[in-house]
Amino acid sequence: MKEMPKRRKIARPGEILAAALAEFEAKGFADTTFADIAKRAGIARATIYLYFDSKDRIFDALTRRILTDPLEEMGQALDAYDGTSEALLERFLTHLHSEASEAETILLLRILVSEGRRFPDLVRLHHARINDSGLSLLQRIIRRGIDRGEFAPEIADLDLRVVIAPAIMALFWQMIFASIAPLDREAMLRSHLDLVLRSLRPVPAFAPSGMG
Amino acid sequence: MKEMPKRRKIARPGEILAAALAEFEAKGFADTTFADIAKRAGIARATIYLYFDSKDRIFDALTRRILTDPLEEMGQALDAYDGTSEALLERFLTHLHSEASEAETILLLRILVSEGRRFPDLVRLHHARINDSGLSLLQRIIRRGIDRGEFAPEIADLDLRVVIAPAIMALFWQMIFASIAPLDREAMLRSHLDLVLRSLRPVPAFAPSGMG
DNA sequence: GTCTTTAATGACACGGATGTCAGTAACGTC
DNA sequence: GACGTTACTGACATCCGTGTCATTAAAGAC
Repeated sequence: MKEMPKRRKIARPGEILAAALAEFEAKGFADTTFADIAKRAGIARATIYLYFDSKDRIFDALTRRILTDPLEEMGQALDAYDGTSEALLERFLTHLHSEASEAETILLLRILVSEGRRFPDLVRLHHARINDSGLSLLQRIIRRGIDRGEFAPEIADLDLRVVIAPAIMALFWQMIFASIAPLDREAMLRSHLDLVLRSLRPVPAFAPSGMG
Repeated sequence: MKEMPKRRKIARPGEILAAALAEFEAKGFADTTFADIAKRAGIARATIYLYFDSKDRIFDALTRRILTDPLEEMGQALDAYDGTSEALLERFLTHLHSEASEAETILLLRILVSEGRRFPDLVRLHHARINDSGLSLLQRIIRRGIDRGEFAPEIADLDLRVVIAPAIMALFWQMIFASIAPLDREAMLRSHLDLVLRSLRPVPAFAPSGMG
């Protein structure tokens, strides 16, 4: 009669999801059992079945919580923006890095990698998200820069995934090596901006019209 | 009495590993059982225990087969090389992309992501490999380029991981999205080289020594 | 306060993967 | 071709995670 963890709520599902998230982070998706989640949530294993049929369902519900789209506002602000395109791109990439370093993003991606074939719709969703929210916005920024003469026109047909690649790499680096060699986010962002901006800037032409 | 798959060999371990590799690729590491491997190898499940104590051991043995170091020869050839540093870097990155697109590399990385915490020594090994074979070689190439005036001196303190990032990104892209949106290796490599080489090239100075 | 509803639980049956072991069949040896 | 050795196997015992169900206890209705 020590503890009396019995209560009833509509908040139960949320508690279960929180516990599941913690367990997934601690032991990975595959190795987490209903018993683990129940224990962490302080409830009986059978209780989970009241709310979720399977681990997959739990994961589904979790992703819906994590997946928000913070890039949207940036897309809408873009038209009104009147600073340099470099500054704009810098904001974009900075945002990307900060999103990439969030624990939830990393967890989601980790499960996507290891369990991807079991969640084909989640894969599709992510793909669409990267293309629509991420790359198309970047495309607009690049085009704006070229139009305003701030970026070199030659880079117009670059595959833009290479531009965001360092942020993606940072994400996976953290995912794999965080325990033995965590990376310096700030330094990585600076190197990223350095590399990209140097590359995008137009090459200053020697006297635009001829040398005599 | 249809089939008589009984024979005895020293080649058995190899057959088991091949079957395991195939199964890991087909269903993932966590979802592959000894029964699956045995079935594919055409032997009894118990036979596997003659050679491997656990799935982890199988994976250990597998990684040892996969992990070779093809970059080494390049490192040794570097000193004798007398072409441009751009060409050298191009060779380096091309090699990286081709290695990154090999099925075994992808499989290994996938398991590293999903099961990484259970193979800490493998994580360490990989980290060392990336640093020693990969980044330090790249460092030498970059330094050579700077010394010879082919690369801009400003990029000396760049975190070189951003330089290889597009290849890493391509790897993970394939790992996750291969089924719905496989990427064009050639095009990706070209964009990668474009981005990086544009960035590394020194900005042409207006008349090195004065304009008067 | 009694009754009804429903959240929550412990216990049970089931299935599937693991690891072991005694038995069997192939191979080498003489 | 008989014998010993060794690779191999099917069967057994065990463990663990899953899903269900009857029972219990808390909350709401009146």
